Amino acid sequence: MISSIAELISDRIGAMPAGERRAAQTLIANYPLIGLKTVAEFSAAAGVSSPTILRFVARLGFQNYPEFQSALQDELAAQLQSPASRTLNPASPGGGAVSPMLEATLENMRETFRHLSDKQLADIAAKLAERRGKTFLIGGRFTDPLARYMAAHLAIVQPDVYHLAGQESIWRDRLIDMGKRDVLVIFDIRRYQDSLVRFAETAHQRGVQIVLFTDQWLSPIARFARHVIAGRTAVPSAWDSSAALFVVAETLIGAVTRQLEADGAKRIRELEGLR
Amino acid sequence: MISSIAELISDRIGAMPAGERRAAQTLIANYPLIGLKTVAEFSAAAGVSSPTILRFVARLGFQNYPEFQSALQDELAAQLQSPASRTLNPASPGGGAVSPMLEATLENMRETFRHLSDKQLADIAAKLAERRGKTFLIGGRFTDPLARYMAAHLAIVQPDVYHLAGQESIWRDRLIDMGKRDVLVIFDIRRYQDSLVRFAETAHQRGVQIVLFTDQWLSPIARFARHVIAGRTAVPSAWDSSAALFVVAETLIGAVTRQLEADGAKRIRELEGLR
DNA sequence: GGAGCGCTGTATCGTATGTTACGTATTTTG
DNA sequence: CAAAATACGTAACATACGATACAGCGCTCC
Repeated sequence: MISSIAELISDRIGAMPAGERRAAQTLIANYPLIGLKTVAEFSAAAGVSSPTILRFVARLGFQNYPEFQSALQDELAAQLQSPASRTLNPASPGGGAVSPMLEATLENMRETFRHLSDKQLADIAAKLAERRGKTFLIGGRFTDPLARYMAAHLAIVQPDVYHLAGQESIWRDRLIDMGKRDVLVIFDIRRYQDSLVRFAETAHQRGVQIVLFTDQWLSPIARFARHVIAGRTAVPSAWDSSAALFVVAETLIGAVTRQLEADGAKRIRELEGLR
Repeated sequence: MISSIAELISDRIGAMPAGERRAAQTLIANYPLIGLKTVAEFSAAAGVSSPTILRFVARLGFQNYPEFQSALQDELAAQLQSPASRTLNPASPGGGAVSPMLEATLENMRETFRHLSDKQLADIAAKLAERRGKTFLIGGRFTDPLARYMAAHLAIVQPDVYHLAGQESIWRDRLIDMGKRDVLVIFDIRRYQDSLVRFAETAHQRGVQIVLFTDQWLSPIARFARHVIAGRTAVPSAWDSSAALFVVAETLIGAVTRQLEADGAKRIRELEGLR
């Protein structure tokens, strides 16, 4: 049973030629408002010509464009009258594994932040924003991309940010550059990697301040860490989810950027100039 | 301060003549949809003539009817995109910047998945699980870590998964390995990178199927993409958020893994043995 | 009760919008 | 590799929509 136009589209999008598919995609991306505008505006937004839009609505089974718009309006009217039904997904019947996955992820995030006080985050942000020393980031097998993501942003708002990549021997050699004033951000979730634990221990002995992103069971690195962020990772999937940690990382990136705004703005302008 | 048109109306309805007041009342009663229809329909619903409707919108301060409709649409767009912000009280007062950030991120995810049908995800997962060709992944300046993250997982459950890294010239050379049966997963959000667009175009010409992760404004690559995932990226921060795309990526990873479970399980055991 | 003013609807006009026909480019098929 | 079929855009077309001029009606205030 197809109840909404959005469903209708995703049902038939596979059988559409390229141009009409672009129309479909832009409509889904800005659903449903772009469809209430004129054909010209719709076509411009999709980057195709007007006739393509008309062929697109014709393929959906509408006689003409106004009829298509009326259908969208009716749908909108139904939504607006029962706002509650809108937040929920129209119930995947055959048990698509999407909703449970999303729900679990959202719950993980709420739970993660519930155990994370504003003050903790502010402290960590302040530490990362400190310009006295260098910042190193490193991650495990699956979490290294998170370290990269954070490094890519932090490196823009402040100098001396380094992501440690490649073989273990390479980053172990970088230990020589690390000292008391430096910060090491480590991502490590199950199954915890011995190499990272050893690395953290040595860094700790050199007086490096460690910020650890881990799961709720805490990597052994927590033992050496100055700050520990414990994110929920359990989802109905074969894999653990790093999404909660990702959001914490983004939150910290935002907080650090705000703190460095004065200096950072100048720096960002300089970088823009360099491109 | 008057923010919505509904407020504007109730503010001035007292100073209106009878006919226009009827127009105002029917608009409020069927807000805002009747205002998106034609003047003729609006006038019929209100039981007045067309010019009365036009005088009504003129009195509200609009130059013409289309301008009035655009205002209604903008208002609707704002509502649809942040249903939470309207129902929730505007701000937690003592407000560390944490909770707005989290709220926005959660909302982004709900919104992203609302525009993403189970079928679409299933289609993409099926495509990624196909073993006929190779899978390549690449990302932009800030999104490349997402490509890495996805690649790290996919590479475990199936062979021939390659993350394209390093300099442009390097991955451009890899184009020679790509053909019709292959899939290219691209992450590209604002500001869209020319190098990626060029790369996508060439790959597309070679018949490679492109799966695009982008933001709601759609990277120009959408033009060449077989599948487009449009994630919401706006958060109260200096940076855009890739969290919603990250969650979609995790969902897909889970779905692909499930599909390959039979083969995949064996493969994973083999890999475990190799460590 | 009459004159003036304001509100409203009818009828007409210009235009922006949706529609269609046709030629070209691209893809698919034998 | 050729030929057919499909898809896409340009440009001309027709319609329906919003805008406007004008006349009729009711109301208010002298």
